[in-house]
Amino acid sequence: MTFFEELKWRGLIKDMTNNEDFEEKLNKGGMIFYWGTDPTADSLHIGHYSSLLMAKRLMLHGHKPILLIGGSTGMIGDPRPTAEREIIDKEEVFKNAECLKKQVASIVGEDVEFVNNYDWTKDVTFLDFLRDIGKYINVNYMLSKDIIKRRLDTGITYAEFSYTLLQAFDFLKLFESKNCELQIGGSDQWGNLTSGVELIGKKLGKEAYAFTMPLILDATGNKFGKSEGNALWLDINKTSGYDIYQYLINSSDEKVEEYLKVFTFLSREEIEDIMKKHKEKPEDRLAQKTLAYEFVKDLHGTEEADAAKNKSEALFGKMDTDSLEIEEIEAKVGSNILDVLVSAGITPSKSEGRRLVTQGGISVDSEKILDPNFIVENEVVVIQKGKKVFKKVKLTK
RNA sequence: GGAGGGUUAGCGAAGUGGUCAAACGCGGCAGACUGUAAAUCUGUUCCUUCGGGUUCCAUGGUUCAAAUCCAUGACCCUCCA
Repeated sequence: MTFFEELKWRGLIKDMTNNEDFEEKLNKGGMIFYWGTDPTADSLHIGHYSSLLMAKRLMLHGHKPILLIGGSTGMIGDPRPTAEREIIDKEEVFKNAECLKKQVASIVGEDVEFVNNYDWTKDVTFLDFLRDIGKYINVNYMLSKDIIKRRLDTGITYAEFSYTLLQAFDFLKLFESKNCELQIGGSDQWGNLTSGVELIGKKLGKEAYAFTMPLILDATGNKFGKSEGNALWLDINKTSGYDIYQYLINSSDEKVEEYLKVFTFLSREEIEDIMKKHKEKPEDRLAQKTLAYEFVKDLHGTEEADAAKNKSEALFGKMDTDSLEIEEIEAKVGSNILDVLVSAGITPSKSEGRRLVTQGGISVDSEKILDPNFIVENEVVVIQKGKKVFKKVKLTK
């Protein structure tokens, strides 16, 4: 199986430019490629992870990565299908950019070259931009992009409309200055990638390459990686290894094979073997367990993966709560259960706590609590919400 | 520049003076069933000291009573020029 065939098999290529020698060059290695991300938050979330992994895969195959941080594009905002984006502060953009840089380096390795498109766009005048870039791209071409088309009846500002030009400009710059021939991105970026290829073709008469990865969805068709309505972050201080492990171990049978292919470096033989065993005895959840472990291992290291696995097995297997870290909370010994729930961050309000208690969703030290007036007497208690959320808390004396 | 339409809970969307803490769908959470899966069924989904309190773009006003009427402003859409 060639490298290209492997990527296909993993389902990692959605759209690609139609170059004759692309497959060959990809297999050969040695291309300089880039992918970009706009610093709209101070951490990447799990949705970005498949791009990071793709970069890693390409690196392992001998291609050279550049990560572009969208200092300027981040200030404009990539058009979303539904509505205009909020504009972000300049300072915030720069602060986020620094965080992302560190994070990517820690995940993909130190061999990544970082560039910020702010560096080459900040001094370009509007007039120059129109002459040097605007002259090469036809508005009809831009209007035919899916993302723009969809926004035409709900409205799109000139700024967001121009976003794709900025990104095309980036590709052109990197192509010229760093001989970067390939851009990768999520499938929602397809329009922006092709703008760059178009611009390079028209302005320089040269051929550039691009491909996108499919958007990963969960079983219900939503964007992959939202847990309890919150994004799962790649920053361990924002989302623990255990939380990611739990999210993945809950993957549905129909999705788990896809996730193994996309999110792990296990070989085709290994994955096929796991799936075979899994299908024989699905209730063992071998595929989910492997996925969760591999994912956390690649992201945070073996130690963290082991810890997450042990914690998960302890809680769901033997109901052994020793592995839980104790969290000190403000509520005092002798407080009402509702205050403890809010204080421990298990429920956002007492009303919600009351509802949960009355519905039988809360246990304290493995005993179901049904009375919202329940008083917590012990100093250290394990509180369980539903089946999957556990917290061991220490109350104030 | 002219004419018209819109802004309602996380999202979509009803509601056009009191019966509105606001229908319905999605999403979320919990319960049952299970394999920590999916599907299905049930409950729930602003806060609360359970008396009540604070909401329907913003600010004023009319009224015993406003998401609903009026004024001004902000933002958005459609058509015409």
